[in-house]
Formats: sequence, structure tokens, C-alpha cells
Amino acid sequence: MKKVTLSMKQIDTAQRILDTAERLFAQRGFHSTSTRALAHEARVNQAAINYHFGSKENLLEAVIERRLVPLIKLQINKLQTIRETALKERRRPKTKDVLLAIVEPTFTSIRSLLKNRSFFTLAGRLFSEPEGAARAIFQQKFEPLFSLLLNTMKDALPELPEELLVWRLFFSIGALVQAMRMFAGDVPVPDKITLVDDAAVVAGLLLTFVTCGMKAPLSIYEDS
Amino acid sequence: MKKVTLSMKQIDTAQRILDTAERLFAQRGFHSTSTRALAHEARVNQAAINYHFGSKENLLEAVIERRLVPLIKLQINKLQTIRETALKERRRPKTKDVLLAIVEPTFTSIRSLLKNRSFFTLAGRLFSEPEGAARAIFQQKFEPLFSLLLNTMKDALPELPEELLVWRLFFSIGALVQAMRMFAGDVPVPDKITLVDDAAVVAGLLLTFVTCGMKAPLSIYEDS
DNA sequence: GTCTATACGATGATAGAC
DNA sequence: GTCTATCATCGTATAGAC
Repeated sequence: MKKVTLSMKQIDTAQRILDTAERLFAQRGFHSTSTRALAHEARVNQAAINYHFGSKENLLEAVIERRLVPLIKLQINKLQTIRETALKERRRPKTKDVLLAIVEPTFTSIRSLLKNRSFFTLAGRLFSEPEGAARAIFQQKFEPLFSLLLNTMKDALPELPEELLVWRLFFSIGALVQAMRMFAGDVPVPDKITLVDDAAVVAGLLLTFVTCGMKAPLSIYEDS
Repeated sequence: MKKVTLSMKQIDTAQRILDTAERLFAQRGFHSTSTRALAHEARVNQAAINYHFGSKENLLEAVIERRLVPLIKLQINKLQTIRETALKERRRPKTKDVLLAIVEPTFTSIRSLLKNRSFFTLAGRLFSEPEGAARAIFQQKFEPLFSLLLNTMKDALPELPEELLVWRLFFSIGALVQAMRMFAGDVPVPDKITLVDDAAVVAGLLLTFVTCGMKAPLSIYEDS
């Protein structure tokens, strides 16, 4: 009984730290949130943060991982289904479907898990953090997804060289990150332009853009 | 003579701080670079940083501004030329040319100003950085360019709604930033894929991608 | 004006008592 | 596991030398 109580208490402490960190990091920013303020807000001792997560940087990783891992799993599952279905029906996967497997979960499934959209802002950090371990996390978690994505795209567009597909996939990811940040209201839009605020619509706009980009010919000679 | 000597010394000090900051911020990241280490590396006193730039954040702004302002001016000039030429010849600007006016200076003209690619790394990271003063800088400097870019694109693609153009332009910017970071070697590429290392080639790949994305129809119903 | 030496408050992290 | 006390380091401010 006592053991259970201690274990519960421990879990509860770590959980409160995680929840509070996600909220404060998103609201005030990572570097502007001190571990002292975080501990006070979460009603835990400051040292408990380091005890449970090792460091402030590791806490950030834990915050991001908690949301990102399920998302990536969902995307991988969708990609695998697309590959198997195409293989069974003896046809190529459709480029649009492949990209939809990445875009759609990002904008819909993840959203239900979050109370606010600030996590999108936080997630963008993964791509830009130069320092230390956050980088390794990104690489470690994304590599399997990207590998599968690249292979599926090779099936969809076999006439394009692999290196070109790599470049264009990264271009697409850049566009996706930007779309996430705009949807999160994190990008200031000039003048008096108001943008749609519907995840499905934004996902559709992005999907159209990246699908056309991926399927582009090797080089462009346009007349209009 | 004495004034000149003092002035030279001042410029030299501020210049060394700027150069060292650009290099260290890109290599180690902004927050991981202490003002003490920076001062030591630049062979200046630590307080000289605050004397010349006010604060560490202001120093970051100065680093960005030094590279960004000439680039943006060049892009604005190119866009204005495109608009005027199209107006004179009574035709629409070509979508590809409009995007080239953004992409080409980023990858070529600016490059000659840089000894290394540090600024690409720094700019790419800062663009995705949610916090801090760097945000305001980008916003302030980019707004005139984006406004002109949007108007020129409206001329090029008058059949598309303005809001759609805004979304797609931001998607394109996201792809551009990602391309910069990859060109700077700041993005880990999986497995044993080696990517081209020629600025003109990368610019061409990106241009094809974003041109097709911008010119995409309103929505996609693909069969392949 | 330009630069230096020094000091201050706050931060993230840690050691050891409980 | 949790706490208090303490540490090294951070960005910054200031007084004074040149």
C-alpha cells in the first residue's frame, strides 16, 4: 500500500511537471521559463525536475516526445497501409495519398490531443534546435518515418531520381512546418489579410501545393 | 590622426564581435554561446559587447541585419524590375520569374559575401525560432518584401484568390528556408544519400518545386 | 568616446540530509 | 524520492582608466 502510494505520487509529480512544462514552454517560451517558476507552478520541488528528467533540456524533449511519437506512429501506419494496398492491387501508390498520410495526421489527429495550438510552435523547435540532444531526438524519431516515406515515394514516382525525391520531400517538410506555424497563429500575416482557421482546409491547401511540387517535371520551362 | 586611429579601433572591435558572433551563433547556437566565450574568441573585453550592441539579443539582431538587409534590397529591386517590364510589355509577369527573384539572390548573390555558410545555418534556425527578438527582426524586414511579392504574384496568377496566394507563398518560404538549411549542411540526411553541393543546382530544384506548387489548381484530383 | 575591471542578481544543476 | 543548501555560470550594469 505504501509502495503504491509512493509510485502514484511519483507518477503524479512527473506528470504535473510535464503538463506544466508544455503549457509554460508554449506560452512563455523555453528559455524564458525558469525551472524555479515551473516548479512553483507545478507545485513540485525544483530539484524534482532534474531528478525525474535529468535536465531542463531533457524535459523539453520529454514534452515533445509525448506528443510526437504517437503522431509518427500514426503516419507510419498510414504509409504502410498505402504501400500494402498498392502492392496488392498491383499499381503505384498515388503521390497525393502518400503526402496525405503525412499531412492529415499532423493537422487533425494531433489537434484533439492538445488544448491549444501552442504545441505547433514548440514542435517547430525540433527542426531548428542546434544544440545537443534535441537534435538527436529529432533524427532518431523521424528517420524511420522519412525512410519509409522516401521508399513509398519512390514507388509513386519511379521516373524521378532518388536524390531529387529527397530534396523535394524536405521542401515539403519545410512547407508543412511553415503551415503548422501559420495555423498556430505563430506567423504574422501582413496587413489586413485574414486566413482560414480550419485545420482540414489548411491541410488541403498544403496537400495541393506539395503534391504539385513533388510531381513537377525535372526542370521547368514555362510560358505563363 | 588620433581620431582616425580611435575610429579604426572602434570599427575593428565591433567588426570582430560581429564576425565572431555570426560564426559562433551558427556553429553552437545562440543560447549555447556565452558572451564570455564570444569576447574571448573575438579578443575583446566582454563588456565591449554590451557597449557596442547593448545586449546579446541586440547583437543577434545586428548579425542578422548585416546580411539580410542587402539581400532583401536586391530581391525588392528584382521584383520591381519584373513588374515594370511586364507592365511595359503589357503582359503578366511569369510565376517562375517572380519566384526566381526571391530564390536566386538567396543562393547566389549573397553567397559571395560570405566566406562560409554560417549565415545560412543561422538564418534557417532563427526563422523557426519561436522566441525572442529575432522574430521581430524578420517580421519588420520581410514585410515590405512580402507585400511586393504578393502583389507581383497577384499579377502573375490573377485567377487565384489572394488568400490562397498568401498561403502558398508562405509554403514556398518554408521550402526555401529548409533548402537553405540543407545547403548549409544543417539538416541530417538519412543513410548514405549524398546531395548536390552546388548553389545554382539547389536553387533550380527549389524553383521548380515552388513554381509548380504556386501554379497548382485550386484543388487536386489526381489519377496517378 | 572607447574600452576595461569588477561586481551583482538570477539561472540550471548538484550533493547530501532526511 | 524529496528536500534544503550550495555551486558554477550566465547576461548585464557600472565605475573608472585611457
